[in-house]
Amino acid sequence: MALPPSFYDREVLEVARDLVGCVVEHEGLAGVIVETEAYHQSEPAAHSFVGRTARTAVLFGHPGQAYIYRSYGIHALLNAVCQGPDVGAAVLIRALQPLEGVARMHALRGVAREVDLCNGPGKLTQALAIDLDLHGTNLYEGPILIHPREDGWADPELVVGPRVGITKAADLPWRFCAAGSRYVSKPWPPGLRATLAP
DNA sequence: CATGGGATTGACT
DNA sequence: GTCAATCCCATGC
Repeated sequence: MALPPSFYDREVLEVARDLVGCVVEHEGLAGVIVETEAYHQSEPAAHSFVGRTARTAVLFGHPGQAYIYRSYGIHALLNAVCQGPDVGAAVLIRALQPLEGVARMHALRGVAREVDLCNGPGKLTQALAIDLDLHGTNLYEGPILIHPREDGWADPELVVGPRVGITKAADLPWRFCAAGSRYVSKPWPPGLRATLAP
């Protein structure tokens, strides 16, 4: 069973933490979430900061919907809408550990190494064949589904840090990674990473 | 209606 | 480390 809408109807930082270890699935392609970032209308890095517009309407919509947008004109990025309706908050899925359909992910991505399949927000959407036409669909009825944590991910150790690739509110520690995972999009500094490796 | 910037990636130096 | 590619849409004239 997929996570219910109530899972997403909570404070966005909680949802971002709790999504690490959960499983994203689309068309038989699946991976374990190892990295997330939280976004909220109260801070300028969030798309919802500008308020409700045609572009951001989904962010202010029902919790558990997929907010998918194109970044730099090229990449599709997948977010899970939280807290609402009427609160513009979402969790960006930034990296997955490939789980099912790995051979097809390689075909979709065209890269050799397994760690390169889903270690970035634009990469994982390509690996799972997620495109903009799924914007506004929900994550509990599909086509994209997010499942609860499975065995081995019951209570993952998390590393918290600043978000990646943004210019505004770059200091907020709203990025959550599975400690020691080789599948995160950007490694932590060597010293810190060493203390957190499994 | 024209313009500019962005939550990125991959190729190249 | 640097840089271009390329689309959506908010903003401003």
